Amino acid sequence: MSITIYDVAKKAGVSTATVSKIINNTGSISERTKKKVQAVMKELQYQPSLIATALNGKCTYTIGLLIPDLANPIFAEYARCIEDRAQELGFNIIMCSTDTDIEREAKYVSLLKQKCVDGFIIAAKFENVKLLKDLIKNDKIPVALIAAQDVSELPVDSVTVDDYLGGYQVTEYLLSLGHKRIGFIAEEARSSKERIRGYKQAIIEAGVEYDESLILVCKPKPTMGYAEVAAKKLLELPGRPTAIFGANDSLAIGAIWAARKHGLTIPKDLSVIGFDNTVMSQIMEPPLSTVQQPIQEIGRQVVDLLTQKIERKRKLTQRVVLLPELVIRQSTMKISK
Amino acid sequence: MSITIYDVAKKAGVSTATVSKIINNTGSISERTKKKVQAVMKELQYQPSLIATALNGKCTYTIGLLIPDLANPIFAEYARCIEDRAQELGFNIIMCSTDTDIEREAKYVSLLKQKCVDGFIIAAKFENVKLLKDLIKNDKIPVALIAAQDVSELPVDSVTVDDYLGGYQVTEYLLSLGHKRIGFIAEEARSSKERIRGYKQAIIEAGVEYDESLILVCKPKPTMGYAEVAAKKLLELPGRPTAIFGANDSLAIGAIWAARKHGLTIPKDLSVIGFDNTVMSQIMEPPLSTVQQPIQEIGRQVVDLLTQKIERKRKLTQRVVLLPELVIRQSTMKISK
DNA sequence: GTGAAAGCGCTAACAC
DNA sequence: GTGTTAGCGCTTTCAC
Repeated sequence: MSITIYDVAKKAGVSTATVSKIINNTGSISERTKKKVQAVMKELQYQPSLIATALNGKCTYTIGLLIPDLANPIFAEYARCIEDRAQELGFNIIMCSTDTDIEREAKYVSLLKQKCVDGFIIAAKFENVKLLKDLIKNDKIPVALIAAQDVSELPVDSVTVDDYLGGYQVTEYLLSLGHKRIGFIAEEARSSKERIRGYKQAIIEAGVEYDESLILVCKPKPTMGYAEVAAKKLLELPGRPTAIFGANDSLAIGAIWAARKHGLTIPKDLSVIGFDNTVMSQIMEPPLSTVQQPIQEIGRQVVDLLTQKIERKRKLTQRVVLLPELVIRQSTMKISK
Repeated sequence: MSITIYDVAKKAGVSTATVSKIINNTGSISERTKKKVQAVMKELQYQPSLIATALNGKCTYTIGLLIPDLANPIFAEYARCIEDRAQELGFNIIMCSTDTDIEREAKYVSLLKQKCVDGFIIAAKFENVKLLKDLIKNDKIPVALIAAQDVSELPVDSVTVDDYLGGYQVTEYLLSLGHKRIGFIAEEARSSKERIRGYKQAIIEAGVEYDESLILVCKPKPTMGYAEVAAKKLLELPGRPTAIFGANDSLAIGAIWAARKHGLTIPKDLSVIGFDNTVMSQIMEPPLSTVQQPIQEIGRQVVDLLTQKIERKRKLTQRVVLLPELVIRQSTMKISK
């Protein structure tokens, strides 16, 4: 990368200004010199330094992607879809797994600001709300959120799935199978809260008794482990649930483990349904009913929102809400009694 | 990010050179001015622009990570471990999923070179061998490989797992369970070839007949699908195998599907073992025996190798080989006949 | 239509 | 110990 605009200019017998104009297609240049310079660029295999360009106040064509944990397959999928769209538009993604740790978040944000990334995409939970608000309100750098926590008071672009609807659909479906006592295993997240809202609404609409003791919230760390414990509790309840709704696939899988240890057969003795439609749900035995999020569409839209802001093609802030879709497999069935 | 070294210099009543020296801890500066300038930096919340620094020929503290597909959980895990170590050392990772597509590879490499990344980490398969060789030999930019295809003729740092040993261990284990006809479902990759070598060696050492028709190689795309087809073929063989070794977990899962459709129970009628110890292997029913790679250690070492080259702390090229470890679960058992 | 020159924010000789 | 100055590779007025 040692050949510069000067080399091109010299070899072509023009000034660097001319070369620059040709590269950026600005100003007016005669066809003749244009052709000549382009030939030289080709010959020298000249590639402009984006560092130097950036120093002139241009875009760096780099986006920071902050997610809780890249090793979590669902986030990896998000990241992949985001990367794809970014690549199409000529942007690169710097990956940042925050572990929802305040310090890691702060370090990453600070470093990426120093590197002058053009914008941030923040997925799911961002622990340091103050930092997030600062980023959105004070720093002038564009931000877009996906599957985000509640920042309804902030003017920020976002793409989310309608979790309320997802929760509603699942519950409605389970009710239609005849289940009346439906356990809910949640995690501490906005999405879970919304799904619970949907669950509750469906229950009430159906005229079924709404019992709060059927809703358990898990700690994040060993997801399946916590879910297993929670499910055990549910299964030991006096009127044990005939169905369990896991706020994500891992939680549902934990529930299945607990059920097995309890001597229950899925779905005969207990219906279980998850959320996210991860690979895991497909390879489970029996295959797990779940809810599919339009991940590809989410990735695409969030990148589009962000890059539009970066390139000043849009002033207004936008919130996009996409709809989830029920995926029925073999872990759920009509209540048998 | 609009406050510059000039602002600091002015406010502190010194020259930018002095500020620069303080930032980089070079030259000699009196304690007094040092303190004063640092106070000003703090007050102004000054963060040096890494773009400007980079333009002076410094590191960009950015590494390009090229992997086939981030959405594949095993690569996502790699990426996460690499990201972690990089972050510890102050480097960021630009994620590039190549889909082992020549054009995508070329685009990414070209763009990252323009951005002056300090080095590349390339995982698994890189389709465009010419480009790879060029990168290593002609461009002066450091490269390190993990789980890579064979480039034994090139002087490049690499970290790999001893796939030969992995294949050997698995086969030895299956043989110890009394299996004599062991099917092998592979993919088109160096790692698979090595694992097959280990498999063959163990078979021969044990004095068991080596039958090439038991080895099938799958196309990559719908991994499990192909594996299922391959396994079906194996199970329809005259002397059908009593065990199947999948070169990765997905292939093993495909084999299990085929076995089920064939009316076989795992592991009673057929032992199945995978490779990689992905999440999937843990949630399968029955839990899948497999081979664990020391992913974290691989990530750590490859980043260390690369950054040492970047910071010129090491001249010599190094190849690190780590050892895999057998993980025995419930998908394998003593042959029952 | 083209080029001279200043400047983006920082570093590194080299003076003083 | 500290400051002056000339770049790093590119863009962008503003003359010509």
